[in-house]
Amino acid sequence: MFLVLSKPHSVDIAGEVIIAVLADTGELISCDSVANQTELVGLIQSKDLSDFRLVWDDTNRWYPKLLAEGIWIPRCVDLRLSDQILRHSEFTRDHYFALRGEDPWLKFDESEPSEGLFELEPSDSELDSAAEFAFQSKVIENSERSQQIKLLLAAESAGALVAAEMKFCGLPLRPDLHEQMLVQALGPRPRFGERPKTLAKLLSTIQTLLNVNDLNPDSPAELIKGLKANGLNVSSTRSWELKRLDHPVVAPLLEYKKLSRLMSANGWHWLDANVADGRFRPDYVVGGVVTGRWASRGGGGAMQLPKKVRGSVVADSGWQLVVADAAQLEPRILAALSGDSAMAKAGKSRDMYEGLVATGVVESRDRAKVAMLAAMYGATTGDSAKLMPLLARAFPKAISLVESAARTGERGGVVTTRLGRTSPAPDAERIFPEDGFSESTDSGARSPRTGSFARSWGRFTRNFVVQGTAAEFSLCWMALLRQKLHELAFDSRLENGPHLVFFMHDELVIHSPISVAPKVGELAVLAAIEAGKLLFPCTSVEFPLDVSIVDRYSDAS
DNA sequence: TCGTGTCGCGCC
DNA sequence: AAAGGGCGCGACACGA
Repeated sequence: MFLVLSKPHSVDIAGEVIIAVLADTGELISCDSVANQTELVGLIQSKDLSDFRLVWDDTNRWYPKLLAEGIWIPRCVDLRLSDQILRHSEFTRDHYFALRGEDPWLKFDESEPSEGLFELEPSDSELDSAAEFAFQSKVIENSERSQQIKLLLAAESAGALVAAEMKFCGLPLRPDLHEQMLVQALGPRPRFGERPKTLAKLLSTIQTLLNVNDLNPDSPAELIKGLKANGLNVSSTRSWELKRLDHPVVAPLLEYKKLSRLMSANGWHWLDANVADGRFRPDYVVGGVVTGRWASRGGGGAMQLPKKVRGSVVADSGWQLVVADAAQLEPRILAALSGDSAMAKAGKSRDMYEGLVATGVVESRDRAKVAMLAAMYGATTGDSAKLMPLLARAFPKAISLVESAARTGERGGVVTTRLGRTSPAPDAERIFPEDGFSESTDSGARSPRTGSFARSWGRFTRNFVVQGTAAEFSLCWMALLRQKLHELAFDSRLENGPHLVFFMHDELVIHSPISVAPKVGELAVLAAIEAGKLLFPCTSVEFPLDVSIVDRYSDAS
């Protein structure tokens, strides 16, 4: 048994019913009774079931096959992703372990079933989805924060659908344009094992300037040695450190490193391996980062598609790319999370950093940005750290939220996002090392001295609440936009209407027929507003988008 | 020759 | 402009 159909119900946060987001217990339709794929297609596509939520063990195992059949799933519960959240969340983990018997996930096999869509004989690795769904529902019902958890699981599961759909549709990428860019930057494609012309030239310049014949700049150790032999004292070969040197070799060296990076990360090999039929199809890993952000696997790093490569990302003829970016998402999340009205007010400005300047806390946009990053990441040195007292005075609630998250982490505690994703517990022995860092005092309390591991863990928990809640916002945003796009192109197959093709933390790209592209942009804005209301029903913080409608990704502002 | 660890860099 | 958080990856370095 692997499929269960269950009615959706509404979630009620702060007295406001927003949208139907997660299945309640109720009528379950077992798909065991469905004999074959055709029958399932009929079942899912029939009008009555379009409002239902599909419950399955693992979206990755089933959805790609359904998509290939032209089937779109309105919503689902991904039991695997839900389990990961429930067993760690502060809101649910006590009930989870109290109610959980034998762990059914220990023997669960994530690999895609080989034979068709159905296997008449469930194997040992199959999960009893109905039983697991019942278990999870019970854990959720027992939670005092069931509304948040339900929303989180719905959003995470919707993310799984989006990820599968984005891989299925692929990001349009023109290999001819990409090669053209490579040739322009590096020279013609070299034979295997050889350096392209531009790199070879730069290499010999570098070797001449440093007076070393066989220096390989790709080796940090060799490079440091070569620089030191020329009286250039560096402790690393990071480009920002090299920039500080006053020597003719710096310019060609930095150029070499830049191009060498382009070649190895997004060169011809990357193109061959990751782009087929004019589409880049990375694997997204939903919940792949502890904070709840997505990660990517293989595919040459989908979550870091360099600016330079975006010139090759071009909409199909008759289509456009709608690029939507949540402006200053993390500072806005912090403002909403902490209920800091002064910071919310600064966020009334379309550009929140300019808004901070307008309040008079800092004198320039750059300073505002650096100060916010310092607050969210935990800067301890440099100019950015000096801005902290200014911020703390202007935005006491926001700053005390991140400071308290940091202190919790330093003490070895865990922190939790808005919807309930909880940070992992640190290794207690590293927080409280036995070699004298923090000996017990007479009262038995820990010494106030904090070791470097504890401080760095504090920076992690400080960032966790903001980054993790921002990730929740993005999941809700995508989930809502996905529904709106479906309504816009109700009858067509996913790939024939406007569809999501790329996601990067706070930015979404939709491949859209030209005729509806402006409408898609509006829907993206609307979805972001609704996502803000879902997470923070009572906040005055706004979540505006920068939307560009372009042919080429690199033309987006 | 393999796996593992570190560096450096790209993205947010 | 600063070097604070999160990732994945390729290349190199090193030990088995």
